[in-house]
Amino acid sequence: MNNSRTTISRAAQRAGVGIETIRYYQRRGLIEEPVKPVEGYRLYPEQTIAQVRFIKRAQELGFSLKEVKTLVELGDEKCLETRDLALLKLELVKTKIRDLQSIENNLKDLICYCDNRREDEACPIYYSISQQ
Amino acid sequence: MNNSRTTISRAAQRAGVGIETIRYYQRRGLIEEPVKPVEGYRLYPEQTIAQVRFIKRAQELGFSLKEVKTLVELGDEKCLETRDLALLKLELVKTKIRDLQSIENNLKDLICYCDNRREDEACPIYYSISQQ
DNA sequence: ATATATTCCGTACCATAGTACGGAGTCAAG
DNA sequence: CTTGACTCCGTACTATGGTACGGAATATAT
Repeated sequence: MNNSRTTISRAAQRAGVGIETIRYYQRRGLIEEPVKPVEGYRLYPEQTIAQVRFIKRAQELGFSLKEVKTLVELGDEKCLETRDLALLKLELVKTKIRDLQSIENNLKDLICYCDNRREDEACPIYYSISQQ
Repeated sequence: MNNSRTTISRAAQRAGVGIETIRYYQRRGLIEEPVKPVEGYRLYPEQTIAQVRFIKRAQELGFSLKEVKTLVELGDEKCLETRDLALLKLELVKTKIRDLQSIENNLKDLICYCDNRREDEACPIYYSISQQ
């Protein structure tokens, strides 16, 4: 197959995702599906690759695909709304960090109890989770 | 209905979950389903309520239901294995915290760019996600 | 005895982010 | 002109942790 024609597999490859992921993004309305020639395969423009990469980077910032869609729709001109979305996400991320830190401390304590347990004692972790 | 007989709705209520959750845990093999009398409803022992609470507390520590099942199976005697599981979870939690902290910093930066943008500029967040 | 409430049970559905499958069409190379 | 690779398309399935539905069998209240 000709390397110059960007069919779905080449687009996926260049964007660093699977073919099915591209099709999935199309179904979710995140990227547009190129028109299918009456005979032949769909050809993907450079833009599609950029769009998929946009989605992946937004995901890395913690945005869900639904949120990414909003981000895409807001574009580069609705800056205040975009900022609001980022701020909301930041607050959620902060909350999640605090929750995880609390979990971290609890786990550390439990492990510590295990390390200090006497040979004949029952498991302090199991015991702790059982209580209250 | 008699308050002394612990049918599923009372068990759920006392454990602080929905009826369907109890049934779901039974299906997943996390708790046992009491025998059904030929005529009448199943009655739940005190143990069931304790077991459901155990599950909920383990979930709060970040364990999935699958892991909770292992935890239950290990019981209070396989302390080393239980400790290993907690340690593994601790490491995952730590990693997740670091990932989220990185996301937090990125979001903070992006929001900051927005705050310093000139009226006529395009949205720095959109721009940043588009790049690279 | 009848009306209302619960239970039982299997199955379907929710969100999330994909992944897999199978048959038909199409393309490129030998 | 056939073979193998790729695309197209709808649908089904994965994991996670539940939630909802509907009809039949009970139980309780009046």
